[in-house]
Amino acid sequence: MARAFTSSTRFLGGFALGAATGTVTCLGVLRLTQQQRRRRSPAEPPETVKESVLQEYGFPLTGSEIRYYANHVLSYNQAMRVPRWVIEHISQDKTVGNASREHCKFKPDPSVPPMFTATNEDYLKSGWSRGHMAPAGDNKFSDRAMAETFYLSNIVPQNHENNAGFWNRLEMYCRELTKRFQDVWIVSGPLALPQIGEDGKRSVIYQVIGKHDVAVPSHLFKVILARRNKASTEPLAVGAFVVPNSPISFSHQLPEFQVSIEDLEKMSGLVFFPRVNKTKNCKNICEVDTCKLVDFIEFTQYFAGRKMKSARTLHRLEKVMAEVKEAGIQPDDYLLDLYKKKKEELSASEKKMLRGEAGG
DNA sequence: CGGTGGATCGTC
DNA sequence: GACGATCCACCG
Repeated sequence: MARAFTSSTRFLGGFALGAATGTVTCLGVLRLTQQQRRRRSPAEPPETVKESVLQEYGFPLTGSEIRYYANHVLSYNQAMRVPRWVIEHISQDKTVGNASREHCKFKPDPSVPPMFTATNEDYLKSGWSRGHMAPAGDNKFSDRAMAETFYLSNIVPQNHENNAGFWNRLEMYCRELTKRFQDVWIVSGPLALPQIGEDGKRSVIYQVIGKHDVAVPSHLFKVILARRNKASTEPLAVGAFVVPNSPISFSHQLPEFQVSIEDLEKMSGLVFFPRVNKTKNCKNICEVDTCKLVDFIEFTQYFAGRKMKSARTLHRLEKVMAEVKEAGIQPDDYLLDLYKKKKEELSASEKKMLRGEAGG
């Protein structure tokens, strides 16, 4: 017990010296304690732990190895049936193209062992939606890349209003960054953070859903790293954000959810972009860029436009327009023009239908 | 963009 | 009659 305590305090001490040298320090400590043990108990066999009988039948497997997909990479948490982290790289060309969600389906990741995978049934009628970590919309350039984001290894149980609202707007901001930065790297993932109970004690408690006990995160994180261009000597722009897994209204601004990378690393147990010197070669993304999400008017108008484009009936078209006005928003010229053109188109096709001709 | 759920139809 | 896949309508 005493030795274990010594060892662990030495480890923590070494870790505190800095993440960049953590691995080296850790190995140094290990070597030291083994030498100490040999000196103290010469009767013990001289093999290292690794060479000993302990490893004869193998060490436990975690399944947390790195998994590669067309445009994202992740580490999976077999106990929680959600990813630990998902990393992606986006650029302007990746966010445009014809790949569509329409023919995509959520499904278990074929590379995850069935006993550790989540299924659609776990999410259905659970009260939680299936939230992408690497978003589908970042992969318009490739059917395969988009389809792979629908593997449940890239999905966490997410509050639906959060997913469609604030988180969606955060993803849109990330795509918007590719207009001003050539390369953007994004790490996303779930967090189960301690909460203060009625007795004042801090505990990590999380709901599990479905027969596979998929863990519902209390928060989600996103780390953004943006590079102006490959040749630039400008510091990299970085930002880390922790967002509660619950509805977040338009009155909240993105910087309210910013945390230091170091704090997020402590919360998550992850070290982000380990090959970047975050203290020297980086600037806060909210100082270099806007960190401004689209507001209510932009958001409502943008999606009303998309709905109008996909409207199949006059009734639907009118309803979309009515919703915009009901929200107190004056439709801009683009939306009015879209409405007018769509109305003509649908009027014509509905008249045809009445005459018994084929629609179209 | 981000999602959900119901109706329908073929299959075993 | 239970199921899975597909299409369609809908919501924020």
